[in-house]
Amino acid sequence: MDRPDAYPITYSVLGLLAFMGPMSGYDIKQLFDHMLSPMWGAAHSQIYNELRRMKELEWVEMQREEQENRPDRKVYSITSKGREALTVWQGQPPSVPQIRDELLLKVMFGSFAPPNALIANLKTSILYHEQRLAEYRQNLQHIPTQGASLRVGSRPNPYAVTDEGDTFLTLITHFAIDMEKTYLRWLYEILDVMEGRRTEYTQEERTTP
Amino acid sequence: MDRPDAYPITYSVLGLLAFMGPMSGYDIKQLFDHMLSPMWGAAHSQIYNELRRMKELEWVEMQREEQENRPDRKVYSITSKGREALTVWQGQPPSVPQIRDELLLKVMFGSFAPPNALIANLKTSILYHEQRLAEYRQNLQHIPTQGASLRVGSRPNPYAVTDEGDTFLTLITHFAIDMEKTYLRWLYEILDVMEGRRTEYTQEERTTP
DNA sequence: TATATCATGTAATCGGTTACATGATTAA
DNA sequence: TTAATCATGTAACCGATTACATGATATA
Repeated sequence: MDRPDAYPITYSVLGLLAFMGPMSGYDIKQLFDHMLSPMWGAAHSQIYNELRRMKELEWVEMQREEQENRPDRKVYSITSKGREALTVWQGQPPSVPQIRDELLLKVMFGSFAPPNALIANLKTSILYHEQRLAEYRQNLQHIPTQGASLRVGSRPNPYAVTDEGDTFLTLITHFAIDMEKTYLRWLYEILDVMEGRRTEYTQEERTTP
Repeated sequence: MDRPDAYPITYSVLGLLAFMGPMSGYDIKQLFDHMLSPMWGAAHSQIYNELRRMKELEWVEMQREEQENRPDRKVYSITSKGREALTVWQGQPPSVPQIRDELLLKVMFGSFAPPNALIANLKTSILYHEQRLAEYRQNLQHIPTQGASLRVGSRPNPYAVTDEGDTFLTLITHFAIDMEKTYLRWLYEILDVMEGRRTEYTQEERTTP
């Protein structure tokens, strides 16, 4: 079997170029950290790799912007070939989602932890997820409100319509917020249990989901 | 900076050996797929790698069980050095959790999808997560009910106590169930939106989390 | 008859992370 | 004065996936 020449990370970068317009690798990295963090992560080195890969595939083209006192900006934009590739990708079934969460492993094997280690790790994790939640809530405020209505379904052409894109961004942000809330609720409950205050999560599934 | 000689995947395998007792690589793979799937995934080839790595570190030892007509079982068990490593690991802060979910990317860039592609992908995803949810609910039934009480906090020794381990397993399983429920609720809502029935997720955050 | 289970491993490849490298500007 | 921001890239390494390899037994 031949290996594909593009992967989810490739389409992430391509999608951002289609969604937000021409950008430099540096700009893409910023967007990754702020917009795509609930979906996919990437180091800047990998983003530059994907840009090179896609340039060879002619999915993107590059314009050099000269600057003084710092490296030239290389501004990438999506080509028609690139848009085609995005559409083809959308027609393929999604791969199985990956979870790699070390905190969960540490809870799972919590019976091998020194007395206060687990509590400390839970607190670290709570801080992290509270920050995430706050960021996502802030992001919600910064999404343009183009009428705020949902007009999907009868679409004249398959390419980006601005307010439609914003709808999807809003949906994703709500997803991220919902997941962080659920995660945090669970973290606080364990912390309570570990600190010996309450007894929650008995054998039956709880009634309040 | 020196690289560590163990990673979360290493401790996953080590933790399973501590938690469940001596096992073969094959057994470990089964447990990975059924117990650890909400936390970390691994191919069987990687598990065999980690076992070799840990044998060199003397964190595990191996007993060969001869069999007829099929390869010998190699049964691994954790050593005291291994238990020490587990405890040290528990004292270190957890790494940042990774999310790699292609479905979310496809929703994010949904404005570049052919008319029915996104709906098809949402349905695929719903099937997948419904299966997961069903499995996790079944898992809950199979966790022993050693008194079903939570006795954490005043622990006489830092090593595994059976019913305590079961408590952590129950906690993790509840986590997985809660997350799948939240995920599914969101998937069904988007599907509704995409099929043009309802209008949900407006600019304000919903009151029902 | 064909697939699934049991049982182990190697080889190849690539995705992804970390570290190295440079250097000016601006804000705390 | 220290750190952050802007801006790009390379090098090394390893975690993780996929494919290759073998072969008996039991079940649909």
